[in-house]
Amino acid sequence: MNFFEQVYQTVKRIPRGKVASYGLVAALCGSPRAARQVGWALHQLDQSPQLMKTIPWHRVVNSKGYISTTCHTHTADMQKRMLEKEGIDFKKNSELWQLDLKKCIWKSH
DNA sequence: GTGTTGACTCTCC
DNA sequence: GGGAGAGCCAACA
Repeated sequence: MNFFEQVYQTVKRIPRGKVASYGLVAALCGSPRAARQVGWALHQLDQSPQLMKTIPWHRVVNSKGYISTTCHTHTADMQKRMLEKEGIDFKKNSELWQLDLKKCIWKSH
C-alpha cells in the first residue's frame, strides 16, 4: 500500500461530524511531517470522481481549522457547505471560513 | 538520479 | 501572541 492509499484509508475512517488536520492524517499514515503530501493526495482525488465520492475529503482542514483548498473543482465554499450538512459550525474569520477545531477534531483510537 | 512542487506545520524572533 | 522562514516528504517531469 502506498502513501496515497494510506491517506485515503485514514480519511475514510473520519466519522461524520468530525474533522482531522492534515498533520493528523499524516501522522496516522506513519509520516507525522508529511502533511503536505496529504494535501497533495487529496488534490489527486480531483482526477478520480469515483474516489471523491467514497472519501470524505471535506473533513480534512489545516491545523488552524481553516479550509485551505485551492482547487477549482472543490472550492472552500463547497467544502464548508458539506461540513455544515454534517453539523459542523463555521464562523467567518476575516474573509475565511473557520471551524471550531477543538470541538470537532477527530481523535482516533 | 535530481530538482521542483505543494489543499502543511513547527520554530524561532 | 503573531508573523516570517525553514523544514518536511512523496510524487512528477
